[in-house]
Amino acid sequence: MVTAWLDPREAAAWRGYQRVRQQLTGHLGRNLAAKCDLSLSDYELLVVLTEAPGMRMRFRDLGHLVGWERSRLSRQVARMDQRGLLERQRCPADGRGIDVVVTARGLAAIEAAAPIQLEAVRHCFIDVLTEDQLDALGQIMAAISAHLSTEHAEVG
Amino acid sequence: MVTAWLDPREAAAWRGYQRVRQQLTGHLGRNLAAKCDLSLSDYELLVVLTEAPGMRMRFRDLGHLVGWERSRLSRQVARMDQRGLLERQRCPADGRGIDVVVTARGLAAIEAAAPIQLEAVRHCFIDVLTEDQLDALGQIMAAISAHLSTEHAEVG
DNA sequence: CGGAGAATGTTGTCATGGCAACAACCTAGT
DNA sequence: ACTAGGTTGTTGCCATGACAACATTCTCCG
Repeated sequence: MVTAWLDPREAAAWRGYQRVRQQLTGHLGRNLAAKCDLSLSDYELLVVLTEAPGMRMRFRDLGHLVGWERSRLSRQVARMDQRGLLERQRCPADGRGIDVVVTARGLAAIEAAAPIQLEAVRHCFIDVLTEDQLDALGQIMAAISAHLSTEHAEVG
Repeated sequence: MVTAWLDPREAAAWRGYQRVRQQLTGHLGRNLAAKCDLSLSDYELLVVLTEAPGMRMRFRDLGHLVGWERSRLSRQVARMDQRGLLERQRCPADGRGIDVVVTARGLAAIEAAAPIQLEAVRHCFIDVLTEDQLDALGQIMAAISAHLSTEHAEVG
């Protein structure tokens, strides 16, 4: 039999996680696209960049921070550049480098989107859980993430 | 300020969830692709189908079960058909319908992949958590999922 | 200085996924 | 039987994402 590989406790956690991942990504993505004309990727980049000093960051550092493939980031940045949400500037200190900078339009977009996304995250994630559950979830996610990072470091 | 919208407890849970989602999907997908030449989508469809009576299911029901867009499922099934992992047969009872059936090759693929995927899921998810954490996670995911389903039902 | 090798960002190519339009088919009400 | 409307699966079109090859630039060691 292919199926009976996890006991009920384990299956509830794993299949539950998978279901939530799918539903939540879809819901948040559709919501943000409809109300703000931003994808979740657009949003993530804008959040990270607006948190950076000067709302600017080197392409490479941005990539490390969000953990994406270089090509993915390159194309995402190119699209957002074309849409006027951010700009690419040659890095003075390194001829290979690119500085990615949030534009006024990008700032306006994230300022409009943030409360909407926040509301959605609260509504369908945070507010559904008790404080104890939030604590537990934080610890659980930290444990898994730490393990995965170790994993990756071993391979690299 | 765009950032300070979640208190530390909430931020730990939410950002932790996002980080895990990204790392885990990447890790499991790469692992399965490298060792079994299957994508996570391939795997999911094969699991669901091999669990069905006769290892066959109507396209529509399969879609409802996995919760994908029709077009996504259509293309996924077409690709897997071309690779010989499953077959599409006209549905006798309904001229519009398509029965999706696992082939011998598909069965072999899932039987080879299941222990590998199981090992990976255990290694980087299940085994990192205590029994209490597994219980808590199951309840947390059930709560979120239930809420999202209600959400969706209201809209539809 | 000079060249080997690493780092950085882009691009070609292909797989994947969402949305809407479509064609074929079924179901109901008449 | 007949037609209006719903269902079902496919496809066109575009956005997104992975992997590898590439051009440019830097770093380091002689």
